[in-house]
Amino acid sequence: MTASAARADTRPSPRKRAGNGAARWNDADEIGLDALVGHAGYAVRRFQIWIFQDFIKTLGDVDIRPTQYSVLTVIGANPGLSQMAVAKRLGIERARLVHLIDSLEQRKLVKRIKSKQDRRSHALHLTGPGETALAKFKRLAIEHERHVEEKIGKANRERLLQILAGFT
Amino acid sequence: MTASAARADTRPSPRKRAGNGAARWNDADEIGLDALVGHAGYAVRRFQIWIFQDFIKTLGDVDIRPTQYSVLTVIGANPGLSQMAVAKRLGIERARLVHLIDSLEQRKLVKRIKSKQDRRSHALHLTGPGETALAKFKRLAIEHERHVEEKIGKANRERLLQILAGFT
DNA sequence: GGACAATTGTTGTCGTCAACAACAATCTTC
DNA sequence: GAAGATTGTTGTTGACGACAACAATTGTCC
Repeated sequence: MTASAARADTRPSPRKRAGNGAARWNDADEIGLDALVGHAGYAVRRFQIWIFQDFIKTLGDVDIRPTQYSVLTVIGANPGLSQMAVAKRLGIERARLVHLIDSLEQRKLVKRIKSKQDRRSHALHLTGPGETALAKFKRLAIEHERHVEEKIGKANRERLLQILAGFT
Repeated sequence: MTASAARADTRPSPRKRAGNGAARWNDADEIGLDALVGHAGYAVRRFQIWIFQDFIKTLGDVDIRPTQYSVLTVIGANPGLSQMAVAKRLGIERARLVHLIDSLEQRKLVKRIKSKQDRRSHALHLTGPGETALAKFKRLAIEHERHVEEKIGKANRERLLQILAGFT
């Protein structure tokens, strides 16, 4: 009859309210998720939101967001990369990367150097201040990673990284 | 060699390029991520993008996105909920939920019923077609979940759900 | 050597999504 | 009954992914 019966999924009927229009149980905790538990995507989405919010908060004083951090670390580890190469490596659209680099360049953390080999492309480098700033960002990022450990446990975090290693 | 190794920050110098402007190694695979591996947030973000894209593709014929699916399942399992309750349960802003319900209501999958108890709120219910449609969506969602299994392995998926159970 | 295709950076648009702020209608509380 | 909180709604902002188009440049093919 109900949709839940169709799939024979979770639990014995969603305990219908007597009056049909009634919405008396506003206790947000007792609301069943039905088929939603057991969906990896839902859990991953919620976790990703939590982890990004913690990252943004932990790096709030230096005003660096996760995507900016990823761009800086890649450039820091591989100086001279083109925008195209960075975009491909991080799975970012090159159109989007333009604005990201613009922002980081305005903050004097990154500089574009016109390549001699290929005059279409720009070689990306950290500035002097950019390198010292990145070092600080990394310390804060490690602090953030400790928060993750506290949230899901050290062993679980290790296992998680292992499971998802193929996506990096 | 584990992620903990990332703790030893910037240090061993990122093998600087000789010519400064040079961007010769456009081979996107050989670009190191440095501190990025070992960051749970990065792996989770990439995985979440992959999993959502597969969900959207798998449920492409019925034109249902992950957020819509989550709203439908919660309403289906808990008929009569208010928008506020659904928003709280799913971690969606109530402002955003308005448009989601608008869309689902236009598609005749959900209906708002003015509550007698609290005339501010609307009790949310699936329509008849909505229930049969949701049953189909769930079958497709299970197919999507099989794709996840094929991607990371059955055991890993189970472990993942277990690790992130606290976020549902 | 020259026409044609591909690549790089850039600009622009569109749609999704989270985060706020403000508002009218309605409930709750004192 | 007045003051404050809650619910649904509208609107704005900004980050983000997906596309499309374009100029400049490079690569390819005949």
